[in-house]
Formats: sequence, structure tokens, C-alpha cells
Amino acid sequence: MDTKYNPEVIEKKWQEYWETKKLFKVEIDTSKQKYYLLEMFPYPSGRIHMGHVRNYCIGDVVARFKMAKGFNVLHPMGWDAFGMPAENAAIKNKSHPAKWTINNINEMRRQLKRLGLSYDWDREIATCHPDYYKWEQWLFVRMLEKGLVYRKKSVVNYCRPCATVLANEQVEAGCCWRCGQPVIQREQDGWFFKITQYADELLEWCDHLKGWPERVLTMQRNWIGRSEGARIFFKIENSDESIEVFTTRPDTVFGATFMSLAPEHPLCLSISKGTSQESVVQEFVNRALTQDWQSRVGEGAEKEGVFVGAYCVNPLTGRRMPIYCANFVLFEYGTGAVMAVPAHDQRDFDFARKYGLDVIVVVNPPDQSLEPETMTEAYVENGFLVNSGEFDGMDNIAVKKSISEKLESMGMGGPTINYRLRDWGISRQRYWGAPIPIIHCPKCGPIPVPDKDLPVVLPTNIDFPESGRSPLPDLDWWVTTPCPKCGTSSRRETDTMDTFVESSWYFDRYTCPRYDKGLLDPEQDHYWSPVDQYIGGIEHAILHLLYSRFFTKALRDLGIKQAGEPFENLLTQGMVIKDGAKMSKSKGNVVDPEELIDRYGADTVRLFCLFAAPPERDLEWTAEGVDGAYRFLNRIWSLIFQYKNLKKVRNSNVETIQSRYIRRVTHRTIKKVTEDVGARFRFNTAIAAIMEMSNELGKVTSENIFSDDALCWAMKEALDSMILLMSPFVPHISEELWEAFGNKSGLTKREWPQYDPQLIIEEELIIVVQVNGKKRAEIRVALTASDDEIKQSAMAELNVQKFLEGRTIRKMVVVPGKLVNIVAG
RNA sequence: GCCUGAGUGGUGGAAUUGGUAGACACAAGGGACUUAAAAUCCCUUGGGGCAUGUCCCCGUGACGGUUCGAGUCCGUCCUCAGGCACCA
Repeated sequence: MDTKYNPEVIEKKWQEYWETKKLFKVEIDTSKQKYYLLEMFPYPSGRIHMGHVRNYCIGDVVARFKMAKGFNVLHPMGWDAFGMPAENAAIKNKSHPAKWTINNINEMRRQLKRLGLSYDWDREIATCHPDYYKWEQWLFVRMLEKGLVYRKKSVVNYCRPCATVLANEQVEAGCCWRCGQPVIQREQDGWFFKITQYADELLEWCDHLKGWPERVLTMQRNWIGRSEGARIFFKIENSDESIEVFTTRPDTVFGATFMSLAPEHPLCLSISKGTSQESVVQEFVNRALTQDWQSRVGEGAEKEGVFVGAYCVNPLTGRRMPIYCANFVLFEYGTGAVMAVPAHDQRDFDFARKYGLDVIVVVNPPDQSLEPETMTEAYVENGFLVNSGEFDGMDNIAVKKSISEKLESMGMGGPTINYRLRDWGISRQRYWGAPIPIIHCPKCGPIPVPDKDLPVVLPTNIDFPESGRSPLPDLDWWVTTPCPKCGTSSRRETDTMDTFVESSWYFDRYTCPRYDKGLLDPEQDHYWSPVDQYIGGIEHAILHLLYSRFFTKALRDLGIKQAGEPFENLLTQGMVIKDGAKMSKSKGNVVDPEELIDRYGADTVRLFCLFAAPPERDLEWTAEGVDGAYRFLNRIWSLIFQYKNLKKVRNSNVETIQSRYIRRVTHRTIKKVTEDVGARFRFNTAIAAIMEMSNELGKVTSENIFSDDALCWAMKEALDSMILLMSPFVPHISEELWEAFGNKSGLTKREWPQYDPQLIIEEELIIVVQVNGKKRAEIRVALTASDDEIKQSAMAELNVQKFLEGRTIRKMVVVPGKLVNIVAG
């Protein structure tokens, strides 16, 4: 054994050992309990960053711990390999996205391997590989057949700089999630996944995902946005048409005095046609549609509208209600039309005051009567109905149902449920993505590519245009193809799929990455699914996690997969911070993981990431902290070095006070680390416990240790256990020390140490004595001491007596093994 | 505005079921070793007090409450972070 800890040498040695022996390769083993552990796969951007390191170190601890606990652990890794940065880089370097991506994957794989992560690399997948996206295309066709995919013309979010359509989930505060530029609205044909069909189930199962953080579930619930209400039809005057609205306040129908339509609503233009308002409306609609989203409905945007020149009829009051086109009405939510009740909705109130429209109070607070003339804001609280015919005097909440039912019986609407969640538009006008397997026939329309012709391979021998525009529509040899149905010369779909599609099912494919008879091998799926523990950043709380849940349910209903939810347990890890801010190039506070590995070794980097904060919290990066982790490993090294000749020891029947103490420390630490890692994912406290143990062991004077059998044996047990406890966190140094300490056959197949509850018990207890809740003394009592004995010793303490002087004892509370509180007054 | 977290020493954090607040580490200060430095090791380290102790007082964002006992539970408020946001 070398006197000096040399991570560079030992890390290389053990990584090769694990790799050549294929120690992390797994297969189905029905004799063992399976454990599917997954970390979110990375986008191959070129180099790993500290966020990856943290994510994967956390996962590796869990994986190695579960292996040691006897589970059959599936721990795979792969690449989310399609996406825009590859295209941007290709344009910049006059290269090809595929080449750039593959180079990056090779580089990042090499970097990950230097961290010593316990992946089964035989299961590696890259989503840009035709063998992967073939099954995605196949699934697209199955979903199309099942009615879960459809094509529609829709107003979509469009990002000019990225030259692509964005899903609603990819728009953040009116701006593109990737480039941050304002998003505009544009009408376009595209393919949609019918995620709304699962809105209810996705929402309901939020209540059953006990292993998910509450805030992620809350975010998903809000995103789905279920609201109960009514749909109501308002007949348009002098027309056969009606306007349908959704409202959560059917109790206020009697107070509806006008109608607001979204500028996108087709009725705006059609109703105003031929009226004096035609040109005004046209101008207003044009302006609203070309305006960027932020300035139209963003914060502080002015509410504006124009009269469309026609009226509709309130089904309950018969009132003539002017129809307005209003910029704040969202076309995508509900029906794109809102019945306006100015007395009870602040937006309608503002609008009515601005344009001089009538206000009718229909809900009064319990203690007063509102007058439209004196109101300065809408009354949105609950109360009792007025001006509402037969419903007057009734409670507004109770009446919601009655009014909905009345409308239903009139054929003018009825109760309904509306969701904020909208279908997932997946068409992207990008090159570097999975082709949508559709052929557009001039005679038959869009026809799916037959299964035997899958995959539709993304052509790779192309020149990449500098404009950033997708080259696909210009590739005649690829685009032009006969219709699979009638043979007519047709065009392929040239849009590719949103890259979130690939990440919505990659965890399934890991169970059978090379299976070629279907998307999933039922046997593998049955054994491995679902993922027992998923680990990744909170930033995917809605997008990726909701899509994956949807895909899982769709796959289940297609009979491809068994489980109905993809991830049993979810751990969302915090960000890596430096100088108080997220690491980023623009801030210049980036730490390169590989430089750290060069300098300290992977074990130090791993240890720091795990020790400095619990996983779900942000981790503040400090150079001093890394030094501290490195120093600790050096201390452990020299501790083992000091005892390296303890190799052969006799088991001893004799016990000394010292050996007994060491064994107690050992078994207490085993218990603590096992619970912290296994049940709580608190790696920082587990490591702290190991540090405490090493501090205790360091205090043992080594002079007589080789002659004292009992001490010798206890020490060997302690050091062996300590190495085993360290091994999930810092596997390389643990393997090396294990070997140097005279133990055989690597650590990865070693069982996790067990603690003996008998050995943890103290002979003496330290009991805190309080007087009126304040600590006044500590007493040592025998383990067997009765409550009365404890009380007596407590009373005997001088300092306790001092505080009892002149008082009478009212009560004594004894907490077994911990504390006595003497209540005196 | 709504929802969800969080607020503890100079710093990161610990306190798992209401029971000794500050484990473990970092930083800082002092000491040992050394010709010297680095490395290493040892000691001190929440604030205050004096009578320097097995001492006392204060202290977990603020103010109340429940309790023998509150960092932990309840109420009101403040601050910060994240998510959603004209969602009818």
C-alpha cells in the first residue's frame, strides 16, 4: 500500500476493473427484487457541467447502495440527442448536426466514465439513432389509428429567431423558452397529441403519486387547470348562429350585459361583415393578431375592444347584449368567448366603465345592497342573488347547479368541465429531429407510412443551409415519394417531432434497448417497469414529466406497456450555485468538472457534491469545500495505512471497555448511514456520520492495538465497515482501501453491513434535567434505572436544588432515556 | 394577485415522532512540528455577563398562542426563491 493517496492511479485502475468485469451489466433475475433507478439523460451539448455531475453522483449513490442491499439494479444512461443546438453548431462550423452530436456524445461518455458511475453501458441509447426513432414513428402511427394524434390548422406560438412553432409548455411569460425572444401568433397546420383526453386521469393520479414532491404535483395540477362550470349558448340576433361560452359563474348569467370575443374568433369578422363596424373590426383584429403576445396580453397591457355591430340574447333575461371583440380574451381557453358580467368580474367591470356599458348587480354581499352607480370595483365574493327572477335571495354557490340545469333543460347549455391543458402540438419546422412518418397524397390526403417502410430515416448526406431553415422541404429526392395507398406521386411530411417526444418514452426503451420485434419487449417491461426512482432537475416539473405520464398511459391503452405511471418516486435535485448565482457562461462563474477531476480525482468531486447540501436543495460551490473533501479522503487513507497490518486477526471472545466502545461507534454509524441513504436520501448527514466515526477511530492510540485481541478485532471490524459505508459515495478509494486492507474480491458484489441492535445500546444514559423547561444539569444513570431512581438523582443535583429553592414541585415529566423536567412554582 | 417552498452562527448545513439548538464541515484566531514555508496535527470559535463555573442571561425572520417543554404544532405578519398569471 502506497503511503500517499493517489486518485489518478487508483481511479483509472478501478474503472477498468469494473468495465472489463462488466460488473454493472444487468439482466432479468427473478430470484432478486428489481430496482430501476434512472437519472434524466443529458442533451449532448459537448461537455458535462456541474449540474450533470451532481445529478449523476446522487443517482450513483442510490444505485450502489441498492446493489449492496441485494437488489437487481437497472441503471442506464443515454442521450437526448435531437435538438436545435446541433443545428446551430452545424451552421456555425459548416459541419453536420449528426457529426457534431456524435462527437459530443463520445466526449461526454468519456467524461462520465471518469466519474466512476455504475451504468450498464450496454444499454446506452441515443435518440437520434434510427433504431430508436423507428419505434417512435411506429408509435405515432399507432396513436394516429387510435385517434390520439390528429392534424389541425391552428393558431400557434411561433418564434421568429428559432424559425419554429412552440408548444404552450415551451412558452414562458410570452417568450420562447430557449432564446427568450417574444413569441408571435401564427396560423399553421400541424400534428397534435391528444393529451387532453387524459386530462382527468393525469389530474386524478396526482393524488396517488405518493413518492413525488408536493410542489411538482401542485405545478402539474395547476397546469392541467380543471375547472367546473357551465357552457351557455347566446343566440345572435337576426341570425341562426349562437355564441358558446364557458363560465365558472353560471350564477351570474342574469347580470351578463355584453359579450366579449377573442380577436381570433371567426365570428368577429363574420358578424361584423356588412355592418358599419366592418372596417373597424377588421383593423382591430389584424392589429391584435400581428401584435406580439407579450404586449397584447402581457402584464400591464391595456384592455381594448370594439363593438362588432351586432347583438346576442341573454337566454335567461332576454336582454340584448352588444357583442365586442376584446384583446384580452384568450382564444385557446374555453370557447374563446366570454359572457361579460361587469358587476362581478373585475376585467368586465373595467371594460364596461371604459366603454360605457351597463352594470347589473346580481349577487349582493350578506350585509349590504350594491348599487351599480357607486361601485368602484367588481364584487367577486359570494353572497345572495338579486335581479335573478326565481333565484332571488338564494345562495350564489348553491344556485350554480340549479341555473346550469335550467339552461340544460332549455337546450341552451348545461354543466361542463373545462381544462387549461391543451393538446400537445409536436410539429417542428426543424431538420434535426425524428421525421413524422406521413406522406401527403394529393388524392388521399395525409397517409401514414406503412410499418414495413419504417423507419423514415432522416437524410444525412445534405448540405446545411446558412439561413437556419430546415433543408428537408428542398430535398426533392427525399420528399417526393409515391402514396402508399394509391401510388400517386406525393410529398413526405417535412416537419419533425418535438424533441420532448423522444424523452417521453426513453425510460421504457432502456428495458430492452436492442429489441427489434417491437417498441417494448413485454417480458422486460413486465419485470423492470415502472422506474422505481427517478432523479433530475425541477425545471422539468411540467414539460417532460407530464408528457411522460401521458405517453405511459397511451402506451398502456395501446397494450404495449403495463404500468400506468412511469415514475414511482421522484427526487428533484437543486441547482449548483456559485457566488450566489446559477453557473452560466454569461456570469463567468462556471466550474469545469473535468478540471476538478484532474486535480482532485472523481471521489473528491463526488464527496463534495453529496456532502455540501441535501440533494433537493441548491448546492453552493466553494473551492474550500472541495479542499475539505479532499483532506478527508487523505485522512481516511492514512488511517487505513496506519492499521494496514491488522490484516489477520483472531476473533476475540474477550471484550474490553475500549473494544466495546469502538463496536458501539461502528454499529451506530452503520445504522445511521443505512437509514440516511436508504430511507431519506440524506447523503450529507450520512457522510457526516462517517466523518464522526473516523474522528473517533482516529483517537484510538495504536500502541497496544496489535497485542490486544479484543481491540484489534473491534478495530478491524470498524475499519472494514467504514470502507463499506463509504463505498457508494467514493467507490474508487473504497475499493483500493478494501483491497489494501487485505480483503478479497471487489466491493461491488459485497453485501451492505448489518448492525447489531444489541451493540448500539449504551450501558449508561445521559439524562438532561430541566427545571421549568430549562436545562439545569445532566445526570448519568444506569440503563436499568427506574423513573423513580432517575427523579431522585435529578433532584439530588446541586444546580437543580438551587432552582427549586423556595418552590413547590408541581409535576415531573420523564421522557425515557432522554430527559426529566421538574415543574415547580 | 394565486399556488408551493424556504428563512437556524462569519459560511454550507444538522437537530428523523414536540424533548440537551448549532452535529459534520468550511472560514477565522491561537499553538505544535519546521532554519523557513507548504502539508499535517492539537486547541478556541452563536452573542452577552461575571463570581471563569457541571455558572447565569439572551438567541432558530417578527409578534402572539397551544404545551411541563416549540427551530419543530397553530394564528397573524415580514422577507426571499420557484411556479402560474387578464384562464372567464
